[in-house]
Amino acid sequence: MKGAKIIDSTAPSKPEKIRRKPERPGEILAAAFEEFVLHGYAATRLEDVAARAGVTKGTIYFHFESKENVFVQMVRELSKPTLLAMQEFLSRETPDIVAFLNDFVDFSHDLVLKDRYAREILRLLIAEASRFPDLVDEHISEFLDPICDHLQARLVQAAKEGTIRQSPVIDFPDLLLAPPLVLNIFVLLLADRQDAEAQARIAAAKDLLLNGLLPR
Amino acid sequence: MKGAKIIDSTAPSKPEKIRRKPERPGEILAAAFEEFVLHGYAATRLEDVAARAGVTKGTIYFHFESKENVFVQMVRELSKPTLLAMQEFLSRETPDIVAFLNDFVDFSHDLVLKDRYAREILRLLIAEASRFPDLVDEHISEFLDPICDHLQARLVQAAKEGTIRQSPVIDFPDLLLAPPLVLNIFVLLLADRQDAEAQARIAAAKDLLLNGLLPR
Amino acid sequence: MKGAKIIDSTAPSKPEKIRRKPERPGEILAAAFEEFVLHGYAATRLEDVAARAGVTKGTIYFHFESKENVFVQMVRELSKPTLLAMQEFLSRETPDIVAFLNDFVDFSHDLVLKDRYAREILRLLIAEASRFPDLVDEHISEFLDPICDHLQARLVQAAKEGTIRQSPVIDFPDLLLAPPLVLNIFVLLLADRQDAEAQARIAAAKDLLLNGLLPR
Amino acid sequence: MKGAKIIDSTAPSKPEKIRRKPERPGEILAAAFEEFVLHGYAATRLEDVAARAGVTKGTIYFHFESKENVFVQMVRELSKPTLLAMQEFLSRETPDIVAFLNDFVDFSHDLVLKDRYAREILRLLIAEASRFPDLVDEHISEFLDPICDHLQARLVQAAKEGTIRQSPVIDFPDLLLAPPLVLNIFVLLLADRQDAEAQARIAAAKDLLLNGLLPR
DNA sequence: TATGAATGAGCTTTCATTCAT
DNA sequence: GATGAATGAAAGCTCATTCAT
Repeated sequence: MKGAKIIDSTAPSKPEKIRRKPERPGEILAAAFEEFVLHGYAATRLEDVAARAGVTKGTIYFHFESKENVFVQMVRELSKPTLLAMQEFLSRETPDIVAFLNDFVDFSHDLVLKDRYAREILRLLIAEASRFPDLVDEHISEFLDPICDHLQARLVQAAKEGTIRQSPVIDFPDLLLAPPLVLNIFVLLLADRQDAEAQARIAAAKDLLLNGLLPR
Repeated sequence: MKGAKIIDSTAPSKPEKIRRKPERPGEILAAAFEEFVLHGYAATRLEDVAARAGVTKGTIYFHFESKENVFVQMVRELSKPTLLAMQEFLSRETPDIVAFLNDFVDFSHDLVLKDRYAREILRLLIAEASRFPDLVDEHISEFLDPICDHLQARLVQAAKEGTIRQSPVIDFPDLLLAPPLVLNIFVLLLADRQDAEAQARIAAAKDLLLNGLLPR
Repeated sequence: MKGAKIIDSTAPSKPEKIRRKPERPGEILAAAFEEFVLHGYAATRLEDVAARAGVTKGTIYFHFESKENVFVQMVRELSKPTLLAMQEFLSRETPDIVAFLNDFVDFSHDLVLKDRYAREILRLLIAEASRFPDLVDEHISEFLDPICDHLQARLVQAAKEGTIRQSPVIDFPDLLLAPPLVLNIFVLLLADRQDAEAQARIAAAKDLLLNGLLPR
Repeated sequence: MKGAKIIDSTAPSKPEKIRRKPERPGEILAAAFEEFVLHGYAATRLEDVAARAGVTKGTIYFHFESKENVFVQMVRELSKPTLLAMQEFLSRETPDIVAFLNDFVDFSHDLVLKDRYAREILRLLIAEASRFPDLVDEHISEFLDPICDHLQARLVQAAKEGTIRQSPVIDFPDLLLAPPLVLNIFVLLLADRQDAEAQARIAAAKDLLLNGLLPR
């Protein structure tokens, strides 16, 4: 019901408490993201992070215990919105498998194109995998595994219903991630020179996924 | 006259004076690769590279002008074998498009699985794209573009012959690189914990590519 | 009102909390002077400067941006007292030209004999002129030019009054600097083995300046 | 007797041996002079000296035992022509004291203006006095002392004859070196921006020396 | 004679980290 | 909470010197 909006309009009543700066840690993490993306973990100077956040180095050490900790918390914090968006997508009810797959291709490409955080955090994880192996594992089990599990469940169900072929792809649902991943890597390598033909690309990915190359 | 060979055969009397160590630069680059892969560009110490190569820091600076130069030359040098292998693959004559596509899926996955250099250089390029943008561009035009051009030419030709569908994928041949790229990223993120089911994955990729998910 | 002093006398009640070490930069510059004098710019190690100042290398870089900057600021800072002394001398009113010239010879020789800073900074400027050309120019316009201008004005005036000859020296007032400069160079070359006959030398310089060698 | 020249004409018989490059050491010293003048002792790289001389670093070590040795021999070698010129000047017979003094002022200023070696070696000695104290002493006893001794002898003699005053300057003959020294220092500090009014300056120096400032 | 390769000590500079205020 | 000052352990790079050829 659209009446809910009325309730939302009352929301501002609560935040009235003039909390001045309890967002400090958040601002630091946002600044850290920019610097880490720009220079990588090792070449990023906490002093630059501090300057960007409008504080001094000492302040960072008041909120975080070390540079590594800043990195880890930054990745965790800035991944949350993406994680929530993905969970929201997966929780949608889309009974028709073809519609679902089309939506999935749209959603995953959209994520790559519009969510700079998601895009760049992939770069950071690839780059720093050997320094932060646990962080990588954490991300795989939080992001990748749920998606693959969900995809696989849908594919198994659809195959049982006969709405898709009994394809070996069912055992490797991550192959459905391949097209958006290619796009992600391209954008990372090309320094954000965005693909102008994004929509055509997405359509091509959908077509390939559903129909393959061979004549029917 | 072949009699000259007799004289030549006495040549070995001049002992081992045949160049002592003109392989130094190569050994340094090989050592540099290992260290850069292990720690990334910024966190790699040239002293460690030197130690691994069995020389001292000064020697590196005798052969290379800076750390950046070591990195760039390392990437160029260690990419050569992969480039040659790829060129050799593309020059093979495989008239049948289905056979060609199957071969391509095999070849590209094989590259990822067996060529550690190729795999890790992708990591380094993703990680250091903003520090070495020209190197990235160089790689794209040397590796990616020729492959895509070749793939596109084959797809166009096959579509004309009717051996494949008139698919929109023809405009985005890089989508054929998606499966091996996913594999590459996985291997990078999982710290070389190899996929035990590689062959099944390759088969799945082939099936998806040719047939898509929908029932025929 | 002089009563204010009574109030000031109560000031010490605010204990020692008045700045702990805001003299750090000054101490570093003093230490730098000693080391630069001892070894020259290039051969001076910032580590030695730090040790002499009782701090660590890092502290120097907290206060100064580079070794060159330390040198430049050191020269500027340690020249100030000499500059002030010179300005004070030039501002004295000594109407009689002979008395003035005698005072000038005394003053300039005294500077060389007693002001080690002035003496050694000349060495540093001569030695590093090609590395710090701007610093040299700065010194010439701050030290040399004002003196020469002042001397010339006095000589012109005295010649007009007939108290000195209409000498061509009036066009080259820097010639009056020659005797103390010779002394300065000697002291620099002889490693501070001071001239025991300094007073006789000064008298000789005065006599030569006023009377020349020819019989009257 | 000019007949001696006949004997000299036979001299060429000996140098016929095709000594190709026994000037190597000399070329190295000439190159070293330029580099030392440009950067000072410590900041001069033997590699640059070698490059300028058209040889490699190793060659320098074949002819000289160390960098310090190159410096010392360079100073000695490039001082020789100046020393000879000075000795030649002092050996001239100029009975008239006024003519002699005029000649001396001319000669000494000429040296400074025309002999870049002499000019710059003074800079090097001032700059490196504490690293090469013996070299400085050597120069003082070879250059300065003979000049001063000669000047003093002439002044004593002239005073005895009454051709000059019984001036206290007789005890400090080095004061006669003051004017050319000022010029030398100026040229060193001003990076060879030569004094356009050199002749007027020299005339002024002569006038001051002979007549002083006071009216006669 | 001359050189190119190699060395290694040492230098300037950087920066994560600490801590008194 | 926040800061400025200080630290000290590197790290990149340099260069006098050596030496086999």
